[in-house]
Amino acid sequence: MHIGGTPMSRYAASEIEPKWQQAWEQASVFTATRSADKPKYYVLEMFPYPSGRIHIGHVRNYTMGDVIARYKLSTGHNVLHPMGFDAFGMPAENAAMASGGHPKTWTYDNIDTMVSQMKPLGFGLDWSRMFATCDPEYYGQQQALFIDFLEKGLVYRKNAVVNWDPVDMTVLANEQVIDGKGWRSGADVERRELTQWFFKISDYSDELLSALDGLDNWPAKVKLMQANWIGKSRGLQFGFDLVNGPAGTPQIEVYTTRPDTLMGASFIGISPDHPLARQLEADNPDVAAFCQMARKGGTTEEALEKAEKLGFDTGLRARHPFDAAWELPVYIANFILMDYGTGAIFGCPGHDQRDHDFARKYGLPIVDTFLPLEGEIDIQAAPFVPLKTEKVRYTRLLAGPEVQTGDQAVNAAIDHCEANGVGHGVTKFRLRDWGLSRQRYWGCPIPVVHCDSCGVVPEKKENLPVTLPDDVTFDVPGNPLDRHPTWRQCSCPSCGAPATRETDTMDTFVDSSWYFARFTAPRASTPTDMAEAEYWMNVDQYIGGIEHAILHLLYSRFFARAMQICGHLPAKSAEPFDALFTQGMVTHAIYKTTNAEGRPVYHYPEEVELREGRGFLQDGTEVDIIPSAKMSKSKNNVVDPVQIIAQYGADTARWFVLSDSPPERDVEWTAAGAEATHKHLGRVWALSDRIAQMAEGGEGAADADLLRAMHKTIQDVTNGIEAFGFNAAIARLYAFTNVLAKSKASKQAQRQAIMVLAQLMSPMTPHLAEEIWQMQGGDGLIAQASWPQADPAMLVDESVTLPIQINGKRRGEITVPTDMDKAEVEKLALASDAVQRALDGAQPKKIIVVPGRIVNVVI
RNA sequence: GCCCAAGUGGCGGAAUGGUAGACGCAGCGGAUUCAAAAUCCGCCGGUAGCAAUACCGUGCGAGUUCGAGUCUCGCCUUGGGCACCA
Repeated sequence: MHIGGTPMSRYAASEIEPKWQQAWEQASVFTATRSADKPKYYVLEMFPYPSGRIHIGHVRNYTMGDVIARYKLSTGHNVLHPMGFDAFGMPAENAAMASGGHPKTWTYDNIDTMVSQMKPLGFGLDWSRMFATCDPEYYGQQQALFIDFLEKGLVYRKNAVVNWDPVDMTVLANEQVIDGKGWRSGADVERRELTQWFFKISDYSDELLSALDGLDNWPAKVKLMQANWIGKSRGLQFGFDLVNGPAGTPQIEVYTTRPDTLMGASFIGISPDHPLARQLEADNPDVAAFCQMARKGGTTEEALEKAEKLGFDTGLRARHPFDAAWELPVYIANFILMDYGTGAIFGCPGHDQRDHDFARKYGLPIVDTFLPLEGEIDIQAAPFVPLKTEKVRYTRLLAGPEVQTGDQAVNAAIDHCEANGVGHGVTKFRLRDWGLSRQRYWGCPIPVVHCDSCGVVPEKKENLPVTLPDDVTFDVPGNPLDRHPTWRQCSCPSCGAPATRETDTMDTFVDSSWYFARFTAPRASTPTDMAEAEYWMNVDQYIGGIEHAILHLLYSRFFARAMQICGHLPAKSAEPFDALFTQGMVTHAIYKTTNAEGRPVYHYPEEVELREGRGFLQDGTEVDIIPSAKMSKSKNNVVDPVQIIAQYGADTARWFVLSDSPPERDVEWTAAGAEATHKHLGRVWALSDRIAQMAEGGEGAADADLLRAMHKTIQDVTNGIEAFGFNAAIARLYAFTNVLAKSKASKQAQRQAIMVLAQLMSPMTPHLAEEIWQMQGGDGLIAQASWPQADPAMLVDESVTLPIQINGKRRGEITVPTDMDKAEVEKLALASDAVQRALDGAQPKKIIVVPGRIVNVVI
């Protein structure tokens, strides 16, 4: 092999890698083609946000997908493995605010950079299908989808709360609210209502829940998280009559999942946004003051749950439905959200921690409705909250037997209440409709027009895309679309009169809820092309972070259903992802010192010298090492793959990110690990070089051993890849490399072994694999060669070594023929030294023989 | 606060309920070398012991089992998510 006239005598990744990348491109190896002669396989990694530089976590994510893509290609599939960018979102606007650029320029520059960083990694991607969600060609089709959804009744408007910064006069994202204050202004954030657009995902609550059962190749934890998120519950909805309610409000409607605790009720709580609270607020300044205070803080469930529980006694009293003489106080409480249930609850302090805290704070009675079957408890000190499946003894029984489980009691209570005309049993879901309105510039414009005479009218499809104006500035807070001099002005699509455009843009989750479908026909003039979608859908293997377990995946499942109803996806794609794999993060130690003011200072890995587990700066200062932290720009612990590739090559980076940790777990990037990987790849190269120069020789006795090891390796590595056990597969490749390096087999056998090794390595280290293939005179490209098959006959061992346990502890071993029957094994085991010594003449109580695994003698 | 995970040598980790620590890193010893780098060979959980071996050991505490890293229950710690970060 000669490159540039210099004979190559060592592993030179920088020379090998561009060469093979070019060869793959020339042969269009990874261009996805539709054809009837082969089965298709669609592998997709969650597309990246164009933050500016790729990150070692991206390398890991895309390498996993690439392993699958290359493996499936070699097993005879038409593979679709596309890449794109999730390109709308806040960071682009933040960058524009910080440095005065334009979100569009920033985003497209970042995309260019990231593509140029990804290409040298040699991913088998079909780059011809690339798009960014901020391309008007993409978001225009998204607008068409929105209009279709609107026609099908899947989109509507209603009021919803947002984080409002009263100083900057702008809506804040949850991450822009820090400890209840605006991130820039520092002002106390308020919850304020705005009219916003919603997708009716709640129409699909039951279906999105029940269809989880069919997702056999999804992680159980993801399905469980989604099921809990959807949160189907059965409960009782009923009204408390108000004793002294204001005009027009005779009742408060509440929803409870624990109607069996109704006899332990001690107060009624309503949300500060409840119509009754609003009514009282209008003419009582004290109520108004409380409500205003209660609306402070962010909108997240976490903020609400962690906030101090506060209540305001309205002075209103409600009558208990089963005891006309029993009156309960009505409180406005800051922890009750208008979005959940009816925005009103009854509190039962005996059996709920939050209600207990509230009752103690406001001196409300705490009574039990049930007690444990055994033991004493002090209900005043702590609430009694057993699992609903546990049997308890009811002390204030509403319905059913005295001793029953919570679940039984709830059902009995619902039946009893219905029979007595107190409300009715209802099934509710925790899942709320998906608010998609964002009061921001860098997103997909919502394609509707507000007309004085026609109301809210969808834009005509022939006028799509409704594009974002380029002439905007970010020097003042708020939505630039709102203050743009002309952009809003348009004519009504219905009557032609002057009208104004909607200035809300879409949540970026909308962009990522259908990109997988768009990849099947990225240039189509409709959202999808049904022939292409029919062929390529569904995604056979989807790979991404566990952080997307709920929102992105749930929204995509909803979108697939909605698109199907509108004729943009085939019926089989209601569940678009056949298999899901959630990978872990790449972490890296943080090196920290403290400056004179006591502030932490973070140091880049290249500034730190490691000696015996301690780290030092060049001037000798010791640094604190915080191990395994999520990579974060602000902590200076981000490892740049570009540097790694420059130093060691793409194959080293690819192999290392897969080898060191199970894919679902976080991996710690270490410089030493990368160095070791590079050495190993060099050894494999040298091994191939040595074999190529070996003299031809006759078949030796060592050939059979080598080939037996080879077939076992084929089996283990194939299984490893199929099961996402990349680290275990790589461990087998290390082991086989060691066997081959020490083998005394003939050249013929060694050549066969190194070529199979190259094939097995090719999904992980495709460039090195091609190089070895070529050195050994393989036909064509290894990327297009068929995956090796393990010969079952070569996988069977003649004998097996069984450990012998005595009372569960290993005390010896015997080697027996693999097919020896249980009785024989038992006899041999009993005769063994270890057992004889332990028995000392006595009889064993029991002998367990697990064929091929173990013998346990119980004495 | 609620939901979901994870925790195994100095480090990353392996292990269909069946020999805990495969494989790799670091370390130690040796070969090679004038020397080093590179490479190769060997050792490598803890305690005791010359050794054979024994005891202990998979975050903590219980339990199920002939047998538990693996299953059950209760904790602790760390991570992910909590609907406007993506």
